[in-house]
Amino acid sequence: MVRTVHDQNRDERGYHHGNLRGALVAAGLELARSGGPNAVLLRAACREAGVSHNAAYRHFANQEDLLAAVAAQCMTQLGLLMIERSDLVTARGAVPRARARLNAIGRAYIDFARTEPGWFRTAFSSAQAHSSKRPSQEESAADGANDASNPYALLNARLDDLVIAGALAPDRRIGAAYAAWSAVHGLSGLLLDGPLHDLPEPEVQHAITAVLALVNRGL
Amino acid sequence: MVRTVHDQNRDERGYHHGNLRGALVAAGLELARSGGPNAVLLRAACREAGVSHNAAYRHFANQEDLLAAVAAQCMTQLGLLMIERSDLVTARGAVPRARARLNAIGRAYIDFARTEPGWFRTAFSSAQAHSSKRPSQEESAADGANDASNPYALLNARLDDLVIAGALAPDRRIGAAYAAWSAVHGLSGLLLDGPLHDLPEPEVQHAITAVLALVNRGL
DNA sequence: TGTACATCAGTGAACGCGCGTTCACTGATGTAC
DNA sequence: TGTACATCAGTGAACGCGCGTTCACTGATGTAC
Repeated sequence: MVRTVHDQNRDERGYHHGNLRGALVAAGLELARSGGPNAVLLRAACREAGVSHNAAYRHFANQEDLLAAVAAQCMTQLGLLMIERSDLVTARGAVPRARARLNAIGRAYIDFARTEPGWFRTAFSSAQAHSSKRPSQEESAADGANDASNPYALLNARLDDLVIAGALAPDRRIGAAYAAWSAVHGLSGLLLDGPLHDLPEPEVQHAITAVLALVNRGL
Repeated sequence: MVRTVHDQNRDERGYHHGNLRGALVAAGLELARSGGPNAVLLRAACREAGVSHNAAYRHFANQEDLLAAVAAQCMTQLGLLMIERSDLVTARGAVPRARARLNAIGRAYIDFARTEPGWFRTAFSSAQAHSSKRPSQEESAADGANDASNPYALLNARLDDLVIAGALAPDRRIGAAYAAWSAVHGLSGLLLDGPLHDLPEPEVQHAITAVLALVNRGL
């Protein structure tokens, strides 16, 4: 038997865990990372968290509920990388800066998909897209923090910058959001699960620059 | 018990099926249609084909093998719709015609994803993208027929038309393929499994036109 | 044309597996008095 | 400050399920002579 960090925690924690919900989401995140949405299983998450296999029902209604929480976290991870990369931009001047930041979040998006395919697939697993739960109090707070790192919100913020800088007509902003997001999301998907999966690396870079160029030209 | 068409066939066919491989792929196609790649199960396909649950092993090495065959068919379905829509274009003149046909296959791609989400997801399920089998003789023939309806090949053919018509610089053709495919594929994905899932229909149409406009402008 | 026989396709029973979910429970926590 | 008690969080056993896969088999087909 492999003795995990979580087992050690178990020895120390006694009967009550303290933050089992958080631990289960963390475990689910690891499962998603290596196996995608299909790997986010209740029993596996409990196992990973060092807890009996049905303890999760104190914190989640069912498996779908856990997956939704994990998927939301995956989406947040994506957003965080986009913010990180966006903050690295040093370009001066409103327009060049706005353009560079838009480019940076696009590259971050694709990089995230390529380096964390499990998380990327989980973030866009249909279960959470269909979910229509109303958030509880604590979740509202979490969602608030989430909004700041929501990839779509980030994209719109960058496009707003371009509008303010006068480099994008206001009436084309919404369409630009759809178009830019689609292009970047599509390349990510094709590189992961499509016929572009086996493309050699230089060709991948070619594709990435082509897509980002399309977005820039399209504005 | 529901008595399916396949059960009736079973009564008539006797011990040997005749074309079980084809029947299993057809059954898998139905499963994929309603439940996506996760629903393409060996036992379910055999059940649907009215055959004992292990008969499939005469025709497929394992479940993954069946799924790969079904996924290839899904991809072909997509290609066929693209061809169908492309053939409806009546525009005169090389350039307008090439542009209209490119647009038509883009719209077909997105329509396919929206009307046959199970097939679309299955076509791009990672299993087949990773497969590196070398085709047998009959499969080579099938692949030959497949090539004509391969979505990527179709896209490249349309872009070739544009190059010939002088509306696209030859050195930008490959990049254009990546960019156009990504944009259309990405919107499809976002509409199915992403945060755009609940967009009201008029807004969806807005997004589609925005994406197609981006592609056109990008050339 | 007929018959022996090899080959092949589908059968039925069985295996082990891991899952989600429910149940009655028990140990820990914290609150009212 | 101390004690009774309600509440809550995690436990362990059990359920049914459907899956993939293997096995020895049997019925059908077609080919050599």
